[in-house]
Amino acid sequence: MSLKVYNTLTRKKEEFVPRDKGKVSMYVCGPTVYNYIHIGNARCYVAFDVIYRYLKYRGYDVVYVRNLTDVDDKIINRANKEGLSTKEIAEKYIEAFHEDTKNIGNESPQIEPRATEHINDMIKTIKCLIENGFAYEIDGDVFFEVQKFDNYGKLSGRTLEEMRAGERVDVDERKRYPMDFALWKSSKPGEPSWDSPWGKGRPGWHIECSVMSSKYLGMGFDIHGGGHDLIFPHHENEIAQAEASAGKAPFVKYWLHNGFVNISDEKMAKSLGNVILVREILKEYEPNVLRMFFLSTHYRSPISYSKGNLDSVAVALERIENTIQRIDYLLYKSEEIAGTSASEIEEFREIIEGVEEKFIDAMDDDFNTASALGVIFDFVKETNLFLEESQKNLSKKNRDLLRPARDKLVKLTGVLGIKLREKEIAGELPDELLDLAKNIVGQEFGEKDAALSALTGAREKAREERDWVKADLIRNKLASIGFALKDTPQGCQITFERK
RNA sequence: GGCGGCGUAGCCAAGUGGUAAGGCAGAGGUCUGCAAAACCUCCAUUCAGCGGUUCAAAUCCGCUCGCCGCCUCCA
Repeated sequence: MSLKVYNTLTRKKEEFVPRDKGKVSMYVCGPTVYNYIHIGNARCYVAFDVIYRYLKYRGYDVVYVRNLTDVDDKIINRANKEGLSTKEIAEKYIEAFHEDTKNIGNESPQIEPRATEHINDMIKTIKCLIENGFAYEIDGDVFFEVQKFDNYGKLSGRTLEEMRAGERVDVDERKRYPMDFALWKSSKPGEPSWDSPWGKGRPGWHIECSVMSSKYLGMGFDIHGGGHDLIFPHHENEIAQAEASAGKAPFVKYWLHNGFVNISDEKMAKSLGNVILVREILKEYEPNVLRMFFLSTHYRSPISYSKGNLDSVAVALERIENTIQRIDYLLYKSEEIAGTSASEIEEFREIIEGVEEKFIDAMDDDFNTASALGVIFDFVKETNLFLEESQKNLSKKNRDLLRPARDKLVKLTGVLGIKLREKEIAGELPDELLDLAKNIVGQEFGEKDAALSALTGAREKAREERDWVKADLIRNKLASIGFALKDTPQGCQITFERK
């Protein structure tokens, strides 16, 4: 059993063998910070967050690098529009980016290099490319000469002739070949610029990623990821720059690309103006819902955004949380009685022991989170069946299995970055409990726990006496301060959510 | 025009040679003073269509239809 990943470079699933045994180096193309991120961006960051988490779970020591593009035409435009400096724009949207990615439950990469802090490294690489005959300067601009690089097109699977066939843009007449791309751009007055051997200017977009990734991870690092649209020209150009300047290959072992988020069967893109911002979605849905929505489809396939799809995911997520909650409640509340038959105990024990292997099988197959979620839901179903049985016959043996079943669920969802809500009573209870208990039970309580017990006790008593008015009053009052009471065969189940 | 991908139930979706995972919705049931849940069971003889290869095809091959992406900044 081994991890297989789909490599865009070879168009095949390959066994994952890292450069250094036990260690993984990965680089993901981060945002150009000129706006808030949308859920298309978020899908990419969630996909690679899960890959990062899973690699760690599989025992690898992972170094995760994700860049911040903080110099670019779009940032300059935005700065003019908002009346801020480019630096201020970058800072503003870097902060927003960090907020958003944290809010959707992503871990931070270990290293987040910024383009503007690596200008000298880029200049050095560009100089090297000129010396090696892969680049040329014209009037303060430097271009990469694609015809000099034999393998140009190997990632996107097309030849130079094929690329030219569909030319849709006006080509800079000064370039030796239409596909040549900018390594260094001379700056206009008022634009951010740095001194260079070619005069004042700034780096082209592609050079930062090859320079910063190989600086922190070295040549031949393991995983380079990003959105599907970056295959050409961005990643194609990165390969050309890196391999031409280093004089060796490969630049990257495995190229991974995620599919797009579509809206009404059309891709979501800033250029199309149909974007939905992460911060907008999070006003309506909890982060887990967005995350599970992404994970319900394989990361390479396109995914269709709609509220209906998010809603059905939200219900599915509750299914897992309910199971956790039922286990907690049963373990917390119920006395042990009789016992479930030995065969059922044994059967469930085997299910618990086998679930993680199934989960790994799914995830090892190119991070198939959709399949992995299927494994988790199967397990939820089996656990629910065992819970039904345990509610009738809770023995020590049942208890001893419910705890690991719960742990397994939390662990496996955790690998996917889903943090299950703890809805059991926990933390600080509201002060209103004391007043409420005083009014209804007619007694002063020093402890809020005691006040809550008294209230629920009073309600139980009222129910026994068939005093429905009083019982409902207590339930409604408690509901108004955040407690949800559900009557179950085992008694009244209480959950509390702070308002 | 070139290159690549996709089409599985009402919806979302996994499955790339061995006889259709999972979720949502729907139907039935259990529980229940009420309420709100929750849980269980059922739900595709069939994988866009047509042909072919094979003992065996959603999976491989060919053709047809439909949709999408990349070739320009984009995750």
